[in-house]
Amino acid sequence: MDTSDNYVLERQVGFVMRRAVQRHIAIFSALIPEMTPTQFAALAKLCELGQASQNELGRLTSMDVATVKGVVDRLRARDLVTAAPLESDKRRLMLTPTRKGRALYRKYAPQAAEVTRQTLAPLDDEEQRQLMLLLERLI
Amino acid sequence: MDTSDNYVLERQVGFVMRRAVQRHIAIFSALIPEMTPTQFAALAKLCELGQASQNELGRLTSMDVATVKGVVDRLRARDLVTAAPLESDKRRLMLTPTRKGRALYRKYAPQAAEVTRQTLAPLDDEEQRQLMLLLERLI
DNA sequence: CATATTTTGTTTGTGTACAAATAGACTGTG
DNA sequence: CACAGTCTATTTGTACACAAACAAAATATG
Repeated sequence: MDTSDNYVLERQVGFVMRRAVQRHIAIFSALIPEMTPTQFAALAKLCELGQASQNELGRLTSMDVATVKGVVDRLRARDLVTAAPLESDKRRLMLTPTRKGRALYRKYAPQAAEVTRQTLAPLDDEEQRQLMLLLERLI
Repeated sequence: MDTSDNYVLERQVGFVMRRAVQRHIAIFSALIPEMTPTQFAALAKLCELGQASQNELGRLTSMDVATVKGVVDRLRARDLVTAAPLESDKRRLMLTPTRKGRALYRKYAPQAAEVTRQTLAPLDDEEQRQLMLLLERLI
């Protein structure tokens, strides 16, 4: 018997999670066509903090340095975020959401919560809690 | 009170799943540095089927047409897969794993199963089953 | 049979995601 | 003070992921 008989693609967590994420992103872009989940995550975290360096923002949203740069660049290009080197530490690029950025965040925060609801809709409340707890323990 | 107070990034499924996928991919590339999870999924499905059109392979691995083309192109470039238009339907590009592709699949299938084990390692057996069932119901 | 529709594949453009290399600014230690 | 090591940001290159537009081939329908 072949060792590869043990391997069934559909039973691998990676495959199942990838598909679940695909569905989630589809729901997100249907409800919030104006920006991507990643862009919204960055904007949301920045609005929550009021201000943060690009590096800090990346750590808090789990984006590596190159990714967060791209995301922030696009947010800046749309005037949702402003950036300026910090006087006291010229390495750091301080980011601040603009009025427009904060308005967009407030506008879509309820929609973003709705994305989570719709994504989890196939499960009842107790199952939703379980899934979130189990996923968090994978990290 | 602000409507955006209800929104906490860390409690959104999308964010948690994204982080779990990041960890999974890190484990995968540590155990199987020779190819990506996506490439392995395509190769595995093709080895399971023996043969498939590019379109069919895409559907079965949940990749859209543009993505599967890129993945297949890279597998072909490494001589893991061969491609030829089907005589009876010239639209379709039939794919077949090469001897080298099948050997690579057999070599890494146990490792790929191990990736799933390590990803789920923080959970006990019953929790692992639960998580998989809950995730599958999200799709 | 003719042509409208569908299917399959390709191309282009945008957006994550990460590794690795580079550069400039800071910090700690001798 | 000097300078080795660290931190922050940028750049480049590769790889998914998907939308949209296109072309060619097959199928359906009148």
